[in-house]
Amino acid sequence: MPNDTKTALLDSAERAARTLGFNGFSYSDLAEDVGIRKASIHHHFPSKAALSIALMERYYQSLESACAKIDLEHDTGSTRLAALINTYYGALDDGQSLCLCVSFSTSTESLPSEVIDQMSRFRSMMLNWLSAVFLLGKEDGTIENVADPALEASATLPMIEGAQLAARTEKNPQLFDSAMKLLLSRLH
Amino acid sequence: MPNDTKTALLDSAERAARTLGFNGFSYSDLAEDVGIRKASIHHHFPSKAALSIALMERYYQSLESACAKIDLEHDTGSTRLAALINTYYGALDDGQSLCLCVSFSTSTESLPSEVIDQMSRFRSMMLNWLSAVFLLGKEDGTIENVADPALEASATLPMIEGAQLAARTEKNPQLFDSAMKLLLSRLH
DNA sequence: GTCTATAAATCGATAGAC
DNA sequence: GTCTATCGATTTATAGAC
Repeated sequence: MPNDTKTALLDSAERAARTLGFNGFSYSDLAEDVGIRKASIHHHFPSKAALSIALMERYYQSLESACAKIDLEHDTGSTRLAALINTYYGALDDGQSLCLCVSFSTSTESLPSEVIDQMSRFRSMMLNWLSAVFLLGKEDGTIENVADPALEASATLPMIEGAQLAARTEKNPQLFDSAMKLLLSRLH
Repeated sequence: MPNDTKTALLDSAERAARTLGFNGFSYSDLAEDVGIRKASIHHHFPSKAALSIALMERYYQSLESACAKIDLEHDTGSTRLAALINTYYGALDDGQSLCLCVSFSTSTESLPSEVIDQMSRFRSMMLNWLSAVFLLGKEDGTIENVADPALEASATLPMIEGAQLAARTEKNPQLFDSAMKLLLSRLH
């Protein structure tokens, strides 16, 4: 690791962004958390816009890896879908945190257009992955009542994201569980 | 009555909050929009926290009325559900705006706890209304495949909210439509 | 009720020493 | 790479005249 400080800044910023939103933390907060002075942050990330791009880039790759890992560890449609839902449940962190994409969605006006594009690509990737999972579940019979896998994906991703947002608002992960119950009841 | 300054401030603040988020507008912006000086706003709303409470209070009543109006104008489960989806589609304003509750969900850290409680009550009201609609649709046969109305409601509200958020992020109302397609295909 | 004027704090960002 | 010091802009909020 040639630059440990940079990684520490990304970690701190991601944690802050996912719990408080992109406008909910400052360079001052990061500095205190990481243990350097705030002016020093500009050496690693010249602007907060540059930091947001780096955060989203890393997050994209992280979720892409997570989906690939799910594919390796599970070989049915239902178990893969359940694993993804579990990933989002974990990201909730007991009702305090959001997926970075959902969190950034709430501050679009403060983000550079490049990040908006990154978020669009992120959601496309997730939709493609979900479509493949629903298709597999339809073919292997582990997901009930799948007519159109792409339509299922288009409905499922916003539901997961919306449920996460609602659960975080009330700091109650139970809200996420209730929202997932109907979908989970279709898995075998 | 529409020339009332307090109402004009609420209108301006609601528009700004739903497009830019609660932290996306300032008293300075409101002042310019309404045509008074920013210090004068404090006479109507002593703090931004007080303004947020008034906004959410008005929004709760507005949606409660909208649901009651839907009940009056439509008498089947499917037409009532379609009318609510249409209401949220309209609130999207071509991909630029959000339901106030979703918008506020994205700035929870900046809001007084009273507003968090108001949002909780708002979502409870919507869940109750949706449950009743799914129950009616199950009984009158206009919504396909309803096993548990409360579970359907718990999944549907976050889906609508999440779809609105995604569509606003990419400024593309088509994303909202795609997310609703599966649910709409169950209506008769 | 609205105004001018200003306080007090915080923000992202820059310059330049070491 | 990190530091001190500071800038300029913006924020919510207050005091007091009219």
